[in-house]
Amino acid sequence: MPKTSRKNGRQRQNAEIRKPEIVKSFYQTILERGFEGASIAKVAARINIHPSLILHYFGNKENLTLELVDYVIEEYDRLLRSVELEGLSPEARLERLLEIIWSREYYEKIHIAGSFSLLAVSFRRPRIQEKIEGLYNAFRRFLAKEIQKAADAGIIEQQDTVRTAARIITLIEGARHFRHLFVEKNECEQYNQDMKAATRMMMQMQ
Amino acid sequence: MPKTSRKNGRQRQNAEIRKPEIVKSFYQTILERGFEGASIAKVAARINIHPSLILHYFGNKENLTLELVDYVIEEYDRLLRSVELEGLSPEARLERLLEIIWSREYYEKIHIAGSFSLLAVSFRRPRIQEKIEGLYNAFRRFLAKEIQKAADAGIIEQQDTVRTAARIITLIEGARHFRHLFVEKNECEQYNQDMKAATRMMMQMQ
DNA sequence: ATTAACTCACTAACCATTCAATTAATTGTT
DNA sequence: AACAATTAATTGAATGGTTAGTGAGTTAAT
Repeated sequence: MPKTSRKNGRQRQNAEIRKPEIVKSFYQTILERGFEGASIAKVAARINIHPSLILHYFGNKENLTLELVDYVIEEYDRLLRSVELEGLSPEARLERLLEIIWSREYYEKIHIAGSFSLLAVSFRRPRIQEKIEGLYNAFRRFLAKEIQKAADAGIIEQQDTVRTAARIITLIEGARHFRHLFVEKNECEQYNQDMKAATRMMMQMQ
Repeated sequence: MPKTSRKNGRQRQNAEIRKPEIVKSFYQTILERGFEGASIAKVAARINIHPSLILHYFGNKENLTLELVDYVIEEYDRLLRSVELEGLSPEARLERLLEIIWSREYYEKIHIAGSFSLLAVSFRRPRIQEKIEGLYNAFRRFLAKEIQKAADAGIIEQQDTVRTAARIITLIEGARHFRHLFVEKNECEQYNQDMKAATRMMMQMQ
């Protein structure tokens, strides 16, 4: 007989562990069934807890949704911060940035279906839209900073870095769309190279 | 007293009128409440009919969804066919194409939130994904044909037109995403001009 | 009289949310 | 080290509303 008698064989967790677990389950459920198809009951069943536990922690579904948006944004933020560019020459630094942005690993990180669901929701919920806008702004600032560095080093021409960053993000977001619908596995490397070349060209524009 | 006594003040329609009306109501309801949030009851209420009438015509919700996808695709197709380029010089023809693609009217035609919803759904439904792929393929062929015409006329270099078309569609789709989240109304014209310039540049690549 | 459009009443499953009960871990006291 | 008190995690049962779908009945047009 075990020291702790439990009903379902799972340990009792504290909020610090359980809350993120619920948020991640919500995300996974959205991937599988869509946003409005992700009910509290399904999110709970996925991690073998009682639906009431979710409401105990989050109060209602709206709060759970807002915490999910935060989670997705943090994941993306972590991804941006993990880009290691320090200590490289300006040329190598720019090259490395392009390599990362157009790598398979990068675009797979934030799953596209989940993004679509959240974007579709954001049209109806100003608070969510604001959060997503903040995410894109951070990305734009990050890119603009790198472009400025390359321009200062004379690798590319001086330009309106914010506008250039906006163009590049447009391409990146478009690629997330398009690649999944369109690009066969054997064409993927070719497509990524095309995108990289297009990005380079955009940096020379103005 | 009216000749036709009716309960709800609406005339009796035939299937030819009623079915598209239902599909359009479904689309509008998705815009407002998301895909899984668009129930048969809400779609019916929106046009003041009984929910059973929808099931009478479509049998079940899956069929209604498939007919919606067809409707969206037809709308997009109509949009492409409405592009009037005949009788123009090769230079003017290319210029006009760019103008249309990056016009406000064009990108507003197929509402983005509905597209997101459908794309998110397509990840979970192969039949819908196939239909959307068909739509993009038609667009790609259309663009490739125009690029070939311009190359034949010597306006742009000879190139792999299908790859170029893919790059341009990537940019267009990315712009649909990005513009809505990002571009303030006063920046919109500037952004569109940037996009047009980027498209032109992509046509010169190889 | 026939056909098609349309409504009504119903079902069983699912929805978010409520509040009270239970169970396990932690803390304080001896 | 033992025990009680407190706190937090978790479940259970019930709420009223919504869901897709069925099948039978009604109404209007031809």
